[in-house]
Amino acid sequence: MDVQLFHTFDAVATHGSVSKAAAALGYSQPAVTHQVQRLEHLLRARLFDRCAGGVTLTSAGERLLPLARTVLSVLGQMQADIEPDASPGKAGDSGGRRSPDR
Amino acid sequence: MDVQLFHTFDAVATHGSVSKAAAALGYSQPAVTHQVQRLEHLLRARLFDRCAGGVTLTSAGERLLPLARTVLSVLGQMQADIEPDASPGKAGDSGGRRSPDR
DNA sequence: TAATATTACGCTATCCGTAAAGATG
DNA sequence: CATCTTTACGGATAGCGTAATATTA
Repeated sequence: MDVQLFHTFDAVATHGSVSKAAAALGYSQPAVTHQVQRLEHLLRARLFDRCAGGVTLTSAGERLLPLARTVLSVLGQMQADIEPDASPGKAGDSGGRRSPDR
Repeated sequence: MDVQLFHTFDAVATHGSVSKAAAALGYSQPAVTHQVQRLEHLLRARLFDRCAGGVTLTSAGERLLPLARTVLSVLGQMQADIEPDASPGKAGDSGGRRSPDR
């Protein structure tokens, strides 16, 4: 289970639309659809009701949302707690090059 | 970033050994080594000190461990909160409109 | 020497993007 | 009819396992 699924789920829930979330995340619409389907399959629960003009959270989706955001929050805290040790001022590697942690 | 990396990190930290963790998780030793390296690269921090007879947590690893376990805990809670809706097998639907199984 | 961790290499599976189809107001 | 979501398909990337190498008590 990739954490990106939670990012995508959060974006879709926030925007109420797959296409808007895709644009915001920099993914194509089908990629977002697949990620949502993948998460739904992993949790064995339908998270959105598909409507023509967008999507709406199901009750399971509404229960999931705060938990997903908690996970994302802890992940951000993780980066903050680790980084001080990661760069102790030594001339280690890249001087400014930062690869996306995905 | 797959959450499996946190499971593996937790197992290696708990067992103090890559091979023990691999056996416990059902992975090969190289797979666990790669997962740890991947996590270290993603966080840009060394998490273990490699010794001949095993591995020991660095200070960064010690700081990461509780956060990783928090993530895993929330993930478990997630399953518990979702499952009641996934297969309720009940009749009295409380207002929720459920589209017919496609 | 024995046990442990790491690196090399090939294969499989997963995932994304483009293109086409279905559904709804 | 216009917009949005979903499915199909092809290519690229990532991850695991087996095998081989290095290091240390």
